[in-house]
Amino acid sequence: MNMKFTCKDNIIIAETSGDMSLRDTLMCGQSFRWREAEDGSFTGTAFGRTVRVSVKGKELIIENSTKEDFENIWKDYFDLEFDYVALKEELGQMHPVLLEAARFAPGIHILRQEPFEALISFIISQNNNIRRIEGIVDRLCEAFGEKLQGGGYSFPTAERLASLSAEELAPLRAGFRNRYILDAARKVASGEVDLEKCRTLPYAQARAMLMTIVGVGEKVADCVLLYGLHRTEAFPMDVWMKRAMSTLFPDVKPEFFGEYAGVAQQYIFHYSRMNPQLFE
DNA sequence: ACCCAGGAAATTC
DNA sequence: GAATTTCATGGG
Repeated sequence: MNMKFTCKDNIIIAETSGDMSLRDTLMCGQSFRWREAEDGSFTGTAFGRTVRVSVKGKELIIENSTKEDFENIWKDYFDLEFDYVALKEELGQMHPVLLEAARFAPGIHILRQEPFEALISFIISQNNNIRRIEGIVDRLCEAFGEKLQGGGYSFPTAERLASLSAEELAPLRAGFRNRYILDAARKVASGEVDLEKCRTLPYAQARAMLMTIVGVGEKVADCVLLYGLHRTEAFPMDVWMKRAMSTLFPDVKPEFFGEYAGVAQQYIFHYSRMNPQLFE
């Protein structure tokens, strides 16, 4: 499949299927690095590039991107080539509540984030709230990432973080997670944990490798697999998902949703979090 | 003061 | 092994 797009003055205009929503995709708890402006555009950083993105009709507009960056980074990052319309049709037929959840935020795409960023971000996410996670990730990038053209900061490398001490992480105010961040950075930097290998390893083995990191349990490992390595069979089970599964999907197991269970998870997670009255 | 937040480790039974 | 407690920090 070949995406149609134009590039002029470092502004990309890409033709989408028309179902994608940046708000659904960027504000549904996958990434902690995007901020919405008054005009509905989003500014954020990934793979060492800061861009502003917006949607107008069927057009996705990316400012501050070259043609090469679009082809090498953003087309994949936003998962623009996957047929979500067909998948929603398929998932919707599996369960009426899943149909409801997918219709609530039909514009969700699963981002293909930097694996190391997903690892550190979701380590930080444990027993934490989204507002504070965003603050900690911001401070992490400002302190240890590189300042980029466009105003943002890159996500720090594993090597950079591996060189730090717990005291040097104190200003992040990540609390007990500091030593988890360091253990993750050191194991990735040394190659003891090979994130790229987790892309192709059997799911159970990839998950087990991630869980050798102190501070990475089943849920965080599944988030890294889904959001960082696009392993769509992963089905992160946080408190919201446990509530949702027991009350909205009694007797349904994640495997029931199949190869794209992770996408179903994202519809259900967002739907649940935006409709807490379902669980009163 | 108390409770909770996209959990996981440490401890206890 | 399964259940409970603890772990920093910030906001309601």
